[in-house]
Formats: sequence, C-alpha cells, structure tokens
Amino acid sequence: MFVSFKIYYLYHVKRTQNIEVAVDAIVFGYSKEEGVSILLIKRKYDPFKGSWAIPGGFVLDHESLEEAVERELQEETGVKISYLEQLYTFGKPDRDPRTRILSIAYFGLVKSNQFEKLKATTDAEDAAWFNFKRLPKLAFDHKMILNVAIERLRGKIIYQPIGFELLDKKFPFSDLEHLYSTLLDRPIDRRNFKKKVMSFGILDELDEKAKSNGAGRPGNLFQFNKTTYNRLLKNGMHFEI
Amino acid sequence: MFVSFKIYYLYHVKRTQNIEVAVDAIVFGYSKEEGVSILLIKRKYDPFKGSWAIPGGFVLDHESLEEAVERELQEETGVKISYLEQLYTFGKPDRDPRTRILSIAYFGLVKSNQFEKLKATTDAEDAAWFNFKRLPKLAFDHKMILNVAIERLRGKIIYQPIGFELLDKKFPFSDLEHLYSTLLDRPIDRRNFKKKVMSFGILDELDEKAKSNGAGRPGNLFQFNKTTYNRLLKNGMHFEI
DNA sequence: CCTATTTGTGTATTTTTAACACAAAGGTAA
DNA sequence: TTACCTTTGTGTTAAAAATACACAAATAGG
Repeated sequence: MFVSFKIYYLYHVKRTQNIEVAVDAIVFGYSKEEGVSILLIKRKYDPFKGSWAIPGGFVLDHESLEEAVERELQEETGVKISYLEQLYTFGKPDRDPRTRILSIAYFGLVKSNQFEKLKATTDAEDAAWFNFKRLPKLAFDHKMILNVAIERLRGKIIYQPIGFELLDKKFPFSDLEHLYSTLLDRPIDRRNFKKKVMSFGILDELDEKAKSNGAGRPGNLFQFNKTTYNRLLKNGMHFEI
Repeated sequence: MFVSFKIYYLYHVKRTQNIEVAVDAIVFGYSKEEGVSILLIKRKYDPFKGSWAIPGGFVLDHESLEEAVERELQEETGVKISYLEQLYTFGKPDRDPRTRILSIAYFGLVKSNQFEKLKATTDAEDAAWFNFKRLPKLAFDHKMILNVAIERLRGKIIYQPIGFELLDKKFPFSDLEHLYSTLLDRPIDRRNFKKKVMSFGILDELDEKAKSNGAGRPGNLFQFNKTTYNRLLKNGMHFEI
C-alpha cells in the first residue's frame, strides 16, 4: 500500500506529464563548389536506424537549450557553429513512435572553413553534408522541419546580415553574390547587388586579393565589420537586400 | 529490492528528465478607445500569488500544443482567439523557482467584439486587458516574454495582413489606420496608407456606413477578403506596408 | 445654423529599384 | 609570348515606388 503510494507519487504527482524534451539542430554550411548544405547524421539506433536525420538529442536537466544544442552537435558531428537561433518547437503528440517527444529546433550556421571538418563519433554512424536541394529521405518529421528551416534562412538573409556567418572571415565579393543567388534561387545583378550591399557600410574592402582558383581576374577580399554593423543598427540603420 | 527497481525504472529509465512542459499565450486585443491591449490573469496560487501573469498552463499528454493553449485560455479567461501562432520557447533551467518548466509561448489575436467579453474562472482570480504600453509588474520572466511578443506583432503586421484579426469583421478604414499608427508608434499619412493598402486588392469596400460615434463624417465600412488574399498570395503577391 | 470633428481625395517631388555592356586582370595551353 | 578563356570591376538611364502635402464634404451637437 505504501509502495503503491510511492510509485503513484513519483509518477502522477511529481511527474504528471509524459513528455520528453529534445533539441534538434539544423545546421547550414556553404562553399562555392558545394553550394548551401545541411548537416545530417545517420541514425545508429532504432527507430529509423540507418536513416538520415537532423542531429539532436535530449536536454539534460541542468543545461540550457542552447547548451544542449552545442553539446549534441559536438558529440554527434564535431562541428562548431558561428550563429545559432531558435527556429520552432515541434510538439505533435505522435511525432515520435516511441513516446511523446517535444523538440525545440534550432537553426545554425557554420563558417566555410568549418564546412569540411567532420568527425563521426559515438552517437551517429556517420555525419555528412547534403546540398539543401538534394536531401535524402529523412527520419521522423525531419523533412518538414528542414523545410521550415530553409524557409527561415531564405527569409532571414534578406533583412539580416547573417549570410556572412556562412562565409570565411575574408571572402571575395563573388562568394556573397553566389550565396544569395543560390539561396534565393534567382539571378542577381552584380552591379546592383554590390551597390546595395556596400551602401550599408558594413563591409570592409581589404587590400588583399583572393587566391586564383583556376582562371579569372582575382578580386579583392572583403570582411564583414560587426562592430560597425552594431553601431549603425543602434542608429536606426535598416539592412535589407 | 524489486520495489526499488520499479521506482528506478519509472524514474530513471522511462523518465530520465525532470522538465515540465507548459504553454503560455500572449493574447492581443484592440479597440479604438483602449488601444492595443494584452490579456493577463491574476495568479491565484504561489509562486507569485496575486501577481499579474500571462495565461497558460501545463500541456496534457494527449493534446497538441495549440490545443493546450486554447484549453487554458478558455479555462482561465473564456476568450476565443481568431489567430494563433507559435512565438518562442523559453527554456532557461531556472525560470521557474519550483522546478524546471519549459514554456512554449504562443501569440494570439482576438477580434474587437471578443475584446470586452471576459470571464473570470477557477484558475485565475481575475483576468483583464492592459494597454501594451502600460503593463503591470509581472510574474516569472513574463515581462521579457511580452516584449518578445510585442516586437513580433510589430514586425509582423508590416509584412502580413494580420491586423484585420484584431478588428471586427467590418470596420471603418480609420480603425485600421489607427491600429497601425498605435502599434508602429508613428504617425501615418492617411492618403498614402490607404493608397497602399487598397492597392493589394484584399479589402472590400462595403456600401454600409459606419455608425456615428459622436461627431464626424461617417465613412464606409471595409472588410478583409481572405479568399482573395490567399489567391493573390499564391500568385506571388507580396503584402508589405 | 454655426461650429467642431472626422472622412475622402490627387498631384508633384524625391528616392529607390531595375536594366544593361564592356574593358581589365590573370591563368592556361598552344 | 601570344591568343584565348574565365572572372572581376564599374556607371548611367529609365521606371517604379515612396513621400509630402491641403482642402472640401458629411454629420452631431449646441
């Protein structure tokens, strides 16, 4: 009788709910050759063993959601991100076949240099980048989550200068142009685009020339100036491509 | 021994986490007299007993997050919303003094006619509207949550026609103008504003005149045409004030 | 019927966006 | 070393959109 009460207490009073809390991280990377890509892991365990999935995992009791994201990403892929923001919380009761799992999805960007570095570790058989237009079949409701993430990235680069988080610290202007063109899926007029971007005054043009990558006239390298950006932002500047 | 195992199983295997899941609803209402207002409840129990707070509560195992929001709103305030979208998930480990509570905040709008109707029920001693610029002291981290919600509403009415969800089905044009002016906190040129809004073709001008509210020339009533809006949206129309 | 209040309406100016083409720099291969 | 290929850099003009601005007409109330 006492035992039953104890179990009842733990199960129904202290824990009235049966919902587990997880985070997922949709991480975008970019290179001129590979285009915009998303980081996925191959699931090592059931359900969906062997399927590709968005990296993520359960939140520990003491850590913040952002800490959970960075820990899981480190464990599963070894990747360090340069930009992170919350995307959306997916909470349908039956989105996981085992038990109810609530997932707070985050949306991350990695710099071009991190793009190649990938380390497969314990939790995942494999981790790899997939071009965002050629994604494999995905576990759970991850396909839908990715669509939300892609829409968010697409919408966001228009009115916030987060595209720079996908490039190296120093980059040729054409990389930025190519990134926007790929993501927005439309051609971009080089002159008009440059005119507009430079008009914000948040890009420093360096004296260094970009490396020669085969053929073509080498261009100057540029660098995003976050300090200037923040200052201008305070003064009411409005970034919009 | 068997008993310990059972408890261990329930507590540590089936339930490795100690996080409770709640939803909160930031509900906006509007009337020309009262301006943009937010629906709050007075807490009946500790912690923060007697403080004003955002309505919300724990998610039941079987219900979706949206269902939880609507149920809690019904229980606590009796208000029915006309627009609901997810706002943000607040997950800091210590945001509630009792135990870790994750809150998925939603953002809702009610039509002007619902604005007055308020019913205080069991869970809250009281429920009331507060002008969004004159908010009382709030429980938990609710102040911060409200700020996020206000920013979201402000940002959103610019590029999505959700302002109509705050008005009656039929409204005089000046109501819309006043709503935008209040929310964006800047004067609006009546002629330019009307020119732009009407250019989208999503407002039907009715033959009825608005009631006389004291003095002034009565104007026509207008009505948001959602069907037309959805059709135009598909054809690539871009709403932006 | 006079006054106060609110609605309705058009044009001119400025600003922003969009369209558009050719010369210069370097790499590579003949 | 030269000819060719690829890529970068640059300015003007036309069209579209945003902004600034003022007065007459309709009603309510005194």
